[in-house]
Amino acid sequence: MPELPEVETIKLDLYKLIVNRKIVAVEVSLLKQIKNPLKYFLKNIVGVKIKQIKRRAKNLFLELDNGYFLVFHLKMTGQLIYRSKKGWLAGGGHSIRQDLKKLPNKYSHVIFTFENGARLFFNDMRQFGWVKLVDKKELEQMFKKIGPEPLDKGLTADKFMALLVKKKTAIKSLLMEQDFVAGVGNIYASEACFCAGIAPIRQANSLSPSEAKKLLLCLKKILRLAIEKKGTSVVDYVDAFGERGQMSRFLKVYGRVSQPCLKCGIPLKIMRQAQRTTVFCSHCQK
DNA sequence: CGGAGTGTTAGTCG
DNA sequence: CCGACTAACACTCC
Repeated sequence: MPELPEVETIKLDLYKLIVNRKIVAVEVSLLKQIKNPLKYFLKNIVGVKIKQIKRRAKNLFLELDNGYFLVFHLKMTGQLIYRSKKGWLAGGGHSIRQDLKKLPNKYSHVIFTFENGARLFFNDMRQFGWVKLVDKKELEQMFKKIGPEPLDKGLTADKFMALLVKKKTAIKSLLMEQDFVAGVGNIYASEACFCAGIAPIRQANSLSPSEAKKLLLCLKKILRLAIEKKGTSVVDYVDAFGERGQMSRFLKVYGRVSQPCLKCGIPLKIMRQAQRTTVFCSHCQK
């Protein structure tokens, strides 16, 4: 599930709950989900306080007060769920089946316990996600080749156009490349192309300056809306406050194949691009 | 039951 | 450079 807006939502939800909390215990039940030697991982986390929680692209990371950083990538099905000592929940990630709301469950691979008795569960059904403890240098290294944050004011239409002209790749695939722009995945790349009236297979360098500008504005608008709506819930995702990400109501193409285009009414089409599904309108997107 | 498809991304091959 | 394809994995849907 998580693209930029979903990771941002998790960050905002967790922010007031875990900043200034001290981690007093860590349990790891699936070693491959941590990308460090276990000893090193534990030694530098247990007994340490969380100073900040931040996001870069789809990475969520905790800044610890010993100078290290704990980086999470949720990939397809990762979740970060906070449970207070009294039992209420926060956080989110991939949809939670009713019977898996019990925590820990069979997908709880790493569990952090705080000094106030609350716990943070890193769950991942498909096990593609990971968590890695890094120092500042390694953190910079990890993020060095990631492209600009799409919501950064510094990413202007001129800069976006300058990036586009260097690329012949299909525009929709390009939007999903993390070293081009950060945090955009299949849902929001599809939506941005529809919003801008641009066919997903158009070569990036074939976009006119006005098309590029429109595409960037669309992307920013959609991402901001998605954050406001607390992300997209593809299945019956319920976040842990018992609230649902509302963004799926606002999607115009993703998941709507064969349904009428909301601009012109003809049925939306589907195609495969780079092994990913793209839904689009053959009439409105040129 | 089998096969295709799923929010990601690193990597290979031609 | 670029697109196609695979692999990592568990589960749902048809």
